[in-house]
Amino acid sequence: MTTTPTPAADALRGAGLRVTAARVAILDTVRAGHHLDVETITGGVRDRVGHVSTQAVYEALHALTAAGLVRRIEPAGSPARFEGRVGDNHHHLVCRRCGAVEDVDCAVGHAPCLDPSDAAGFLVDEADVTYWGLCPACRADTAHSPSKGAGGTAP
Amino acid sequence: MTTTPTPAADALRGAGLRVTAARVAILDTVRAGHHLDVETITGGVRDRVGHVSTQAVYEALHALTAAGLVRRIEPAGSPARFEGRVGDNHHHLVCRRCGAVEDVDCAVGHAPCLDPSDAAGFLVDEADVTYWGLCPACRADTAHSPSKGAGGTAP
DNA sequence: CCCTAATCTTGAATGGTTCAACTTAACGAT
DNA sequence: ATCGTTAAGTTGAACCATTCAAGATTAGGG
Repeated sequence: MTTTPTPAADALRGAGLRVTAARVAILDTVRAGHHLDVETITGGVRDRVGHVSTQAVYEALHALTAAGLVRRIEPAGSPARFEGRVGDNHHHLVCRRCGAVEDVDCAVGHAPCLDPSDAAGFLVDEADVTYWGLCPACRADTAHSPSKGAGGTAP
Repeated sequence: MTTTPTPAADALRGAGLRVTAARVAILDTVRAGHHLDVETITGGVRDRVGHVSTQAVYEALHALTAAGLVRRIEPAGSPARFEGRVGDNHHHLVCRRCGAVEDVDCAVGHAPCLDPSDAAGFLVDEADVTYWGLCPACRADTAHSPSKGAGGTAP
């Protein structure tokens, strides 16, 4: 066996990265999951191959992100999360209560996302849109026990 | 003197918060600056009144944010920043190199910002848009010494 | 088969933010 | 004007995600 033929392996090789068991497992884990954080990814990786150090996971995720094989998102107040869907410029819905993340396609038809009315001289290359709200489960949950409403001015 | 009449003091009182020298200074500092981080705010506060603990600043910023008197933004990979412009839903331009932040008004005319094509059942209450790119200064800088371009595949 | 650079490992350090327990002072009521 | 309640502030330590450092391995082109 010269090299294992796998979608993930091919992707790594194509990006000029070395094909190691750890990195294949990392890419597979990220692609199989949805917006996983580093801890969860590390767990998934260890389920596939044996032990892999946390630092190796961090470093590999950096490399994969730089190579454009995975995308890193970081909703305010959360640890970084990674997803395998790259290339298309999609955005995210984040639940304020449970932190759940879902994908959303570009807001309006084309990419108005990339046209701030006044760029103040900035050379913009990406628009990062995060929609904050409550996921279906938390909506139902909050309806019963409104722990801390965001709209009430009256006592 | 029963209480000091100041825009900041009035705002605090109006929000049901106590008017203390520290909080007035914090609000004044945030309002006078542009997207300051906690460390900078703490410095500004200490220039106005004497010593104020870092924790007091954190707690006050939480309270002010909850009261809607300041807004907290947290571009991926940066510490939190605070701004005094609240109420209008504006967005931000962030420089990838130096971290500079500038305000931008809502992308397209009205608020399409708040209409993900498919909300996946989420109850969305806010759209957070961050435009990433290079500020004017860093654009000029990078043109001369391209430390690490983001677009070059050729060596 | 060999060599070099990329990758992985262990172990420690960093930095922003938060938690805990106690003291101080703002301000509505007396 | 004084008192009591409780928000606000203080000090000091703890947390957690992420990064840094230095040495051991190994993928893969030559």
